[in-house]
Amino acid sequence: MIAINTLGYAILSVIGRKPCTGYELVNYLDPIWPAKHSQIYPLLTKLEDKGLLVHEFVEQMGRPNKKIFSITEKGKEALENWMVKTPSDPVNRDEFLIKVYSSWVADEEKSIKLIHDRMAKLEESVTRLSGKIKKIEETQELETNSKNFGRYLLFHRKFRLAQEEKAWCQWVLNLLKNKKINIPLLSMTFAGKLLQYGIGTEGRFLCFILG
Amino acid sequence: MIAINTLGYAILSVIGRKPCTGYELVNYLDPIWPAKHSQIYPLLTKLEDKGLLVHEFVEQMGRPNKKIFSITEKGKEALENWMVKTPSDPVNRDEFLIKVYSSWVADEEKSIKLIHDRMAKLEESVTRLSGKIKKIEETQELETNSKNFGRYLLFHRKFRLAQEEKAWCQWVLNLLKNKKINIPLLSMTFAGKLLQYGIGTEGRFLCFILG
DNA sequence: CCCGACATGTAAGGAGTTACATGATTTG
DNA sequence: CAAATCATGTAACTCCTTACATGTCGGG
Repeated sequence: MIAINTLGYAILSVIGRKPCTGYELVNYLDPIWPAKHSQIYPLLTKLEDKGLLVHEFVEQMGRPNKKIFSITEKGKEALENWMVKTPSDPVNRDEFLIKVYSSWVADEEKSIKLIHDRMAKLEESVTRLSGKIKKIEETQELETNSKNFGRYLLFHRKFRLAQEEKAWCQWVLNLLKNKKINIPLLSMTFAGKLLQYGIGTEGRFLCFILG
Repeated sequence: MIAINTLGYAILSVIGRKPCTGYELVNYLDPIWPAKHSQIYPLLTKLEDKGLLVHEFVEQMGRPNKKIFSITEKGKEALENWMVKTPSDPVNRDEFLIKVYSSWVADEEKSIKLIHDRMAKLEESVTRLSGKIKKIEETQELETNSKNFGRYLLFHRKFRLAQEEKAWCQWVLNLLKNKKINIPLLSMTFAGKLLQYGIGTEGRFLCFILG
């Protein structure tokens, strides 16, 4: 009995929520454990061999045939057993961080562009996420034990973290442009706008409206 | 001329900031691109072969001899050229996310524990980071072009994101315990405390003091 | 007419982890 | 007396990405 890996559990979790094809898994896995199809297909076979999944073959016309995978009782048990173990530490790999760290090699203008571009991307993802959240809130049942609940929580999490990183970006831009809050007192988000209050370098009380 | 990978640039960046040994790199790389020594040592050799690094051999008594690596002009140029290219998208792999997503398999009690444990870890890292930030602010030169600046920015970023995730955890716990803010209006951090304001399920205005 | 969506797979290679190997010194 | 710190390296493995392979349909 060889142990299954994290991606395997991610697959069990997604399929357990709702049966789907390997093709669909690529998208569904994205918010929790991104993977390419070349990694997914062989693993599906392996999970089925272990009796954690089963598939139904669906012949289609005009488009390729497909396999719809569902979780088995055994699969559910495996997931449940894994679920209660302490998760291993997260690994975040982000080239952006290295580039921020490397700001000493480039001139200020380039650092500003780096942060600016990041902010633009975050802005995009904030918009996309708030749309998704609204959609879930409007159309789906959201009891704490529903199958949509976990998904909903994760979108919220991503949204909040993106907002917060945006605020950080703005803080960095202010530092780089020397409009500096020296003693930060209060940072808050109100109606989608980010606000920062504090005492500036020159001693005056400052407020930045961000985002 | 074979391209060097992201870890390679991370190494150049760290060594460029301050010459160091492979052993020290393991710790210094951690905030930007974590790697094990088994990956670092061979890459250092490769980077030196390419003329991007040089090392000075230091014989020691009572402890193993060491190699202190420094960046070369060529290395600095390589880093600078890479620095201005758009960074690739971040990859976050976090088992915790799969477990949150899987909350439908376990009972509520287990979900609460999952979030609780995460919060405790975040609390720890918030404390650790605020200590580090204070230390940098007290002892180091922090001009925007100094070599400490990027490092300082990243600690701030991590601190803010940890704080925000903590607040999210608290929001989830409130949902799970049915003390629910239905319409979130305002979330802010003040003097290290996290505050959430909004309209509760029962229509009353609520304020949660978190952290 | 090209591109993206749908749909499944394999092969090769690069990136990252775990384990093997060695050994003195300090700290609890 | 055990564990952590310092210090460097290799070998074997798993994980992940990129590329190869195939084919239909619909939209711009």
